[in-house]
Formats: sequence, C-alpha cells, structure tokens
Amino acid sequence: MSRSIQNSAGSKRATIYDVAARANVSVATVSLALADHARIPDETKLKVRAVAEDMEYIPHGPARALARRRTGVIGLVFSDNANPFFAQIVRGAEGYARLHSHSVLLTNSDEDAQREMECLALLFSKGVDGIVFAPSMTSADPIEWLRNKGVPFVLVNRHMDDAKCDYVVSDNMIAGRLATEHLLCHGHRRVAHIMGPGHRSCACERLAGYRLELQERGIEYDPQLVFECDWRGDGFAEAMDQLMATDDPPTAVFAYNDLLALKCIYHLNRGGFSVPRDVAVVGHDDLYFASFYDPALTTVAQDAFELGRRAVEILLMREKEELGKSPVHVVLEPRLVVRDSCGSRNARTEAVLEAGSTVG
Amino acid sequence: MSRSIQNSAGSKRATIYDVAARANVSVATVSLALADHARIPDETKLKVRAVAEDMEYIPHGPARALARRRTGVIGLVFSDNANPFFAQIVRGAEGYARLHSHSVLLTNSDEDAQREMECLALLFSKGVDGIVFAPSMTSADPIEWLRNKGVPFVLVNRHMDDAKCDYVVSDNMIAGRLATEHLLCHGHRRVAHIMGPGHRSCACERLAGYRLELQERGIEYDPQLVFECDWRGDGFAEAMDQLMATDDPPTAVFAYNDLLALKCIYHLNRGGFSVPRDVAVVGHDDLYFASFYDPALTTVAQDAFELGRRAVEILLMREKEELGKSPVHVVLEPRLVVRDSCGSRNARTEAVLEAGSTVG
DNA sequence: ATAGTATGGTTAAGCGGTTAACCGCAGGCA
DNA sequence: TGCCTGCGGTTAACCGCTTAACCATACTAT
Repeated sequence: MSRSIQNSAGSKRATIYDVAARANVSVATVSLALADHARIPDETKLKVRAVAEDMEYIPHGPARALARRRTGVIGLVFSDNANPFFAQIVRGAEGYARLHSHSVLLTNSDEDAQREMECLALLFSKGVDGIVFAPSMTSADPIEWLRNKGVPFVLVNRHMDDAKCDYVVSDNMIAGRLATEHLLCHGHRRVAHIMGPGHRSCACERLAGYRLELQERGIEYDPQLVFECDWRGDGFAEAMDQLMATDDPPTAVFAYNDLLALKCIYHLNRGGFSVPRDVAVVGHDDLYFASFYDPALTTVAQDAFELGRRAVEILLMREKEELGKSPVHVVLEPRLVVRDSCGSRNARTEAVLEAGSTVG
Repeated sequence: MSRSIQNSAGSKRATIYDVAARANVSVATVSLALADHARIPDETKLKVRAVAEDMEYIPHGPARALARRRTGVIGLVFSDNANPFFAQIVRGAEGYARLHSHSVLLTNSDEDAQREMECLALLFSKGVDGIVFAPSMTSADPIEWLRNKGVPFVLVNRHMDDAKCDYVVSDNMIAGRLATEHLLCHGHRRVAHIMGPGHRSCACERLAGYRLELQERGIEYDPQLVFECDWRGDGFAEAMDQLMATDDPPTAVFAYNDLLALKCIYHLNRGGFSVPRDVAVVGHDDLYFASFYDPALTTVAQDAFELGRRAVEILLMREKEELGKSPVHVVLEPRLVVRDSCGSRNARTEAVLEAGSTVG
C-alpha cells in the first residue's frame, strides 16, 4: 500500500506516495491531478494540489525522467564558459530554456577534441533531451557520434559545411565585409587582419569577407597583412611589431574579435602608436565593455544572446516535432557599431555613458 | 529474462539488459563488473567490459540516480553567468566538478528573490547532490528552505552573517583596505568610493575596509564621497559629475569592481578629466581585460576561479562525510595588482603584454 | 563423512514516478 | 430488466540501474 512513510521530522523528501496517502487517493490520481489531466475532476485536482502544496511536494526529477523518457535538461558544450562571448550564448540558452521549463547542464571542452567527446558522452549519459554544441574542431566525429546515438543537437556559432544539421550562426562573411568596408570607406588602403584560429568556420568566413570586400573595391589582397593567432588570442604581438616596422605599415586593423582588438590597441599604444590617430581598429562581437573602452571600440555586433536563444528554440521545436525533416539554418545578420577606435567619431563628442552590463 | 532487445539498427539506447544478454550473465553481474566490484573475478570483468565497450554502452543517468539516490550533479545559482566575474566562478566550479565525475546544472536568478527560490526549487527537483549558491538578497529564507529540504549547499562570494553554513568568500574588508591604503600612500586625501549594492555583504565589507583604512590613517570619513549604485552598475554617473564639480573634488576613486572602475574612467574622460593624471582609480576583481585597458587598471585581485573550485570541493567532501559538523569558512586573501590607473607606474615603461584570457 | 566457508554468480526488491488497462457505478435507453 | 456508456478512480506494469540477500559449488578443516 504505502511504500514510503513521511516522517514528521521532515528530513526525508516527500514522495508521491506520501501525497497520495494524505489525500486518500492513489498515486496515479496524484500524478494525473498534478499534471492537470482531463480525466480528473476539478474537485479532486484541488484537493490533491492542496495536499501537495501543503507538504511542499516536489516531484523527483530522475524518477520522472526515467518514466517519461526525457529529462527536461539541455546540454551545453562550449570551449570555455568564462569567455564573455560564450557566456552570453550560455545565458541566452539558459534563459530561453527556463522559460520553457527546461534547464541546462554546462560543460567546457577547452577546445580539445577528446574532451569534447567526453562532454558529449557525459551529456548523453545524463540523458539530456538535446545538445547545443559549439564545435571547436572541424572533425565530423562528434556530429557522427551524436547522430548515431540519436541525440538531437544544434550547432551554434560554428558549423561544419558538410554536415546537414541544424545550426545557428552569425553571418561572418558579412561581418568581415562590414568591418573592411567601413575601413576602406574611410580611406584606408593597407588594412591588416588579425585572424582567429584557421580551423574555425567563423575565422575563415570573416577572412573571406575581408578578402571579398578588398577585391570588390579593387584593392589587392596582401597575405603579409594577415596573421593568425591561437584560440587563447596569443601570438599576434610579434607579427604586429614586425608589420608596423615595415616601411609600408597598415593604417588600419580588423581584428577577429574584441578581445584581440583591445589587446591590439593596447599593444599599439605600447609601441608608441595612437589609436585611432595612427591606426584605426575594428573589432568583432561588441562585448559590453567594448563601449567604454578608451577609445570606445568600433566593432561588428553579433547577438550572442540570440544565438543561444535560437539554438534552444530549435531544439525544443524538434522535441515537439514542430519541425520537418530538413535541417534548420539560422543565420543572424551582424551590424556595424561605429564608435571611436576607427577615427570616424570623436570621443569627446559623446556625452552619454552606455549602460547595460551587470556588476559582480 | 531479457527486458530489452537491442535492435541492430542501433537507434535505441543500449541498456544494461542488452549487455547482460550479450555477455551471458545477469544484469547484476554487469553492474558489479562495471563498478569494479571486488566480488567479480577479473576474467568476468574483462569479458563484461569488452561487451559493454563494444556495444558503446553508456549507463542511463536518471535510472542510476534513482537507484543510487544521487545524481552526480551540482546545482549553481548565480545572478548572471554572463557577468565575467560569475562566469569565472562557474568555470572554476565546473572544472573541479568534472575532475571528480560531477557535472553542473546552471541557473540564473537575475538578482531576484523570487527567481532565486525558483532556481533552488528547480535544482532540488532535479535531485542535485548539492548547491553552490551566491545569494543576492540578505533574506535568510533561501538558506532556511535549503536546510529544511536537507540539500547540502555552500555559499560563495557573499555570505549571511547570521547563518551558520559553509561559505567561501574573498576577504572584502582587506580588499577595501588594500585599495584605500594604496591610494592614501600615494598622497591622496580625498578618496571617493563607488559602492556596490548595499544589501550585499561584499559591498558593505569593502566599504567598511575603506572606512577603516581612512580612520587608521587619520582621515575623516566623508559620506559625500561615497555613492551606491545598483546591481547593473548604473546610477553613479550623475553623482560623479556633481562630485567633480565641487570645489574640493576627489583626486582618487576606489570602485566596487572593475566594470564600475572602467565605466568611471570612461566617464571621467568624457568629462575632461584624465586618469591617472587628474584622478587615480582602483578597481576590484582583476578581470582579464583590466590588464589591457588603457590605462591598465590597478585593481584588487580575487581569485574567482578558486572561489568556485573551493565551493565544490567542500560540497564533495561533505558528500563523502570527510567534514565534521561545524561549518567550513574559506576566506581567500585578495591582493593588490598595481598597474597604471593609479599613477604609480607609467604605461610606457611596461613592455610585456599580459597574456591569458581566451578568445571566442 | 560433515559441517563450515569461500567463491562467483543470480534473484528480486526497490528507487519514485507515469500511464495503459481495467473496474465499479450511475444514468440513459430500448 | 438488461445493456451500453461515461465518469472517476485504481491497479500494476514499466522506465534502467543498484545492491542486499540468496544459492550452488567446491574446497577446508575436524
């Protein structure tokens, strides 16, 4: 009859059996009543809910997950959640998930292929309903593995061109063009590009955009002006120095992202160059602190929050089978945010401090 | 006999029954073998493991959680994981958790009391083994609730003075003193303080440190020089302007955290004041981008990563009952990182770019 | 020979829910 | 009166794994 006895000390968790006993109904009735099932008359629902409320009954997730065959949990795989860009994606994902009664399990791959697989396996073992995944490698192995296991997933931020799967990205080609166009329109002819890790789709695409824009405006592409840095953003300083020491140094730099842009400005300052006077700099991402850097950073904004939000949205729609068989590709439009680091505005003319961003 | 039949298509998840069937043993043997139980001879273990490996068997977490009565999941409650400071704590927690075969469920409370309770309830429903919690409110309700439910938890970053529970914090009193001392030692007599939300223990303690240091150095505390801002970091600009317009303006500012410090510098610049020439500024947290801001920010460093790490460590030790009944209080020592924003160093003298920090 | 004890494996009872199938009863209708 | 139908609830079979208790066999000691 009663499998569990609610001890009055309140130390043990109240189970559905406790509620059933107190409400003088069966566990089935409790379950159905709390699920607002049509078969249960309102009167009973009210009674059961009152008892459940009173006992502070909170259903046991794992048990429910076992019976229902889904956990209401979405797995997240990023290389590093402390990276402000990823942090925002995570936030977007978490927010949307919560709005739809899901929660998120967070894993970090540290941009390591093996760890990435471990993350996926871990999430699979936890029985997540789906995975939002920012692959760091070009290898299709993780994708294959996920597909084989039958776990729904959506790629975010980066995508593999061959894989026919859902993804949501920002249009990095356009981003590269926007940044480059802006600089060229201000008369720059020698525009350098600090490129991200070459194995990432977004780095390649931004480079491609940069090249395409140069081409369309009749400027010859000079590979000397492009250098790649690793995923930690290190390794551009020396190249930068060499470049600035030539007799035809760049007058502008388009950096893969804001962090690199800021480091670049910092480094240029150290080297005696002033931004934007001597060199114009454009970044990418529009991290919140870019706006109150000095000089305020001109940058290509991509909505990281939205990236995460949409990814979860797709996952949940797939779960409810509201989506067809064909893969969903969301491509967000980036936009240029003009500030001071490219010299087209004067810092002193801006009176208002941009707000936003939380404080620890 | 066999409850589940592994269809060769591979679409359904392999269960322990599938493994047992293929290995010609009972599920109990499989379970024990995979758990490396002493009762199972090596030969059998090898055989079972080979089969499990071959079938890519990954135990089903929820089922295991139900049987074992723990999930191997730790819940995280912060106001906003996109805040770089919290992001680092989260990272520290996740890293340590993973090292010990645990994973983390992330929730954001948005600094809202009700949402905070929802987060806790959610985590409880998911059956987390413990919770790392940065309470945003002074109310002891969440603490009481957790205690009542019997969920192990440890507070991080902020603590409630009355509650006798585990916590790990940075010594904010010392932090306030360090920052203030540094400024006073450089001859400043009018030191302003941009204070964080007054309901947070850390904001109060940093203020207390600031006051104590003033007192010990014979400087009278002037409440005019202190102003509080909300959790988003807004609302200090006007106060700052008024203050700078008086005939005895501050020559130095100690800001609650780096974000505020940067905003403050930005705002001072806009107002025609130069940092550090006109006003010295010291921040708090040592966020990675503080080092390549211009001027590079002098700040009080607290090890956010370690904060998260230690919190999880305590949780896991409690789980293994390696800790006594009395509450564990970890207080990390902050340290002053002197850079350029306080005028005690010259930006041009520094040659090396500080490295670190990842790149999206 | 006989009980005693490892050894190595199996059986089965949970863990806390969900839900299909079933059942008793009252009302409607021929 | 007898049958069908709806209503409101219960029973019980899972979900996939863990683990205490049990059992068969072989080996030891008396």
